[in-house]
This record gives sequence, structure tokens and C-alpha cells, in this order.
Amino acid sequence: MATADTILQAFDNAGYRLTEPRRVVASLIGQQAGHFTADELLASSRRGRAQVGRATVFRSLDILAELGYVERLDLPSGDHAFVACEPAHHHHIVCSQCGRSTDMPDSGLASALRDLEARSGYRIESHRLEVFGVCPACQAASTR
Amino acid sequence: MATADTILQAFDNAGYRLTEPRRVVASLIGQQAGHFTADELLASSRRGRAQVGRATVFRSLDILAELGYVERLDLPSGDHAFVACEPAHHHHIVCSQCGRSTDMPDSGLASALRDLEARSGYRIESHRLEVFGVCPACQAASTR
DNA sequence: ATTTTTGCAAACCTTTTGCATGGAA
DNA sequence: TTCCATGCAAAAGGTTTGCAAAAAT
Repeated sequence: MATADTILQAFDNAGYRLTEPRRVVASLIGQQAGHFTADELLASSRRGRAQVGRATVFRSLDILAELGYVERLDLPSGDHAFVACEPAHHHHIVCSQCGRSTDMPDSGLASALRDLEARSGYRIESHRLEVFGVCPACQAASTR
Repeated sequence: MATADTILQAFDNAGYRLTEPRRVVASLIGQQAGHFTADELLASSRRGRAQVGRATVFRSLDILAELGYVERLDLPSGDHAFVACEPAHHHHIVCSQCGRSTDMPDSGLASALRDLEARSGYRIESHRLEVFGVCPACQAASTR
């Protein structure tokens, strides 16, 4: 998962200026345990001393999503959320209890898609897989 | 894909009353070639003689999504759309040109997920796969 | 008769935008 | 100094809700 530092660097490398609000956003994202909404990020900035405007939060998340350090997630509830992640194609498995997400190994999905491509006749351009479940830690917690 | 009749029956079987607006919505959905938004459905009702209120369109789509005759789709553009479908677990492959969607065979996804479950330690509860590409017909059309 | 459903309009929420000010390079 | 970024507040979508009237059972 991308850390605050990694995210800051990402802004820099992509030619964006390193501003105070962006430092704050980077740090806030680094602190999120699981997925978070734009509003939650905004709220947590308001809880601290370093405040950031609503528009800036959205603008920053936009950029980071573009750069791949954050990914948009559509939760089963219909809410839109984000998770911090590495900028490479991958999928997430999201814990439905704690919201934490793990990058998942491809586990045969790629070959399944090639198979599908051949069978369906579609030329596949992109895909999106979201898996929801209960993570090991939450399973352990509920057994206890 | 669910037809207008199938959808009407679905309302009935689930204990909802068969009203004129619901008939109209069912028929409009039956006419959609590919995916459609709530607003598009509303607009197409306005084009015809049979009008339906905005709220009713949303309420009907809610019910049908619940019953599984329609599925919510998150397009790569970020828009929310729906597609008519059969009420069984399945995935869609959506044409990025014409918007039509086909139910796709499972093609190894299930086993890939079992593998993932074993490897990640998560207890998988649900998943969501959306595949986007160009359908055979649109490929042919662009070659021509 | 009773209960559900509708339609309208207002309320809501989330996200975007215009624009003048402030800050980074 | 120049250009980018911020923050505000307003606008814009899209979706939901309260409520009285209308329709289905």
C-alpha cells in the first residue's frame, strides 16, 4: 500500500507542486486503515489541525487515482470509496468488516479472461474485479 | 436477458402490484439494446405516450435490482447504469461501443476465486467482475 | 375498504466549477 | 514573476423523500 511519502513523491514525479494541502492529503491517506470516502478524508482533516478544502480533497484524489496510487472502489452498498494502492494493474480483496484491502495475486484470472475472450468473440479492453470477504484478522476476532 | 413480460411477472411473483407505470417501465427496459441509466429510461418514457414519474423509475429499478432482473453497472466513465439480466449469479461483458452486454460463462473464475480464498486466508463473500471490450458485431462494423 | 403506489416538488448528497487570492518554482 | 493550486461558495448532477391523490387488490 502506498505510504504518505510514496504519495508525495508521486505528486512530485508527475510534475505537480508540493503544497501543504497535498502533504496533508498524502498523510491522511497514509493513515487510513482501509477504504475511505472523499468525505471521510475531509472529515479527518477537520479533526486535525491541518485543514484542507473540500475541492482540494477531490482534486487530489483525482490526480492520485489517475496516477494509480489510489483506486476508486464501488462498495456493495453503492458507496464510492478509495483505497491506497500500488500503481500497477491488480485487484483488491476488501474486508467487509474492517474495510482493509489487500492486493490480490492474479490467481488465474488472466488466463480465465483470455479464455473468455476466445469464447465470446469480444476484444477485451479492460476489466474490473472486486472481491469482498472477511479477512483473517476479522475471522480470528469473531471466533475469539 | 429479461424481457418485458418476464419483468412484469417478477413484480407479480414478488407480491408487488401490477400498475400501469410498472408495465411501462418493464416495457422500456425490454426495449433497451444495451445498458441504460435511470435518466435515459425516464427520457425514453417521455418520448412515448406513456409517461412515468422520475421517482417511480428509480423505485422500480430498485426493486428490479433487488430481484435480480436488472443489474447495477459502474461504467469505466464513472456513470451508473443498469442492464437487464437473468436473476442468477453471473457476470457481464459489456461492449464499450454499443453498450450491449452479454452474460458471460464463468470461464474458470470460480476456481480462481477458490484458489484466491485458500491463498489469502479471506473468507470470500461476494465478488463483482465487470469486463469491457468490443463485441463481435462492433468489431465487424469497424472493419467494414 | 384497505393498502400500495404514484407523482410532484423539495430535500439531499456528492462532486464539480468559476474565480479571486495565495503559494511554489 | 509566472503559473499552478487553493478555498470558497455556488452550481450541478443524480437519487431520495414527504405527502396527498389515485389506483390496485
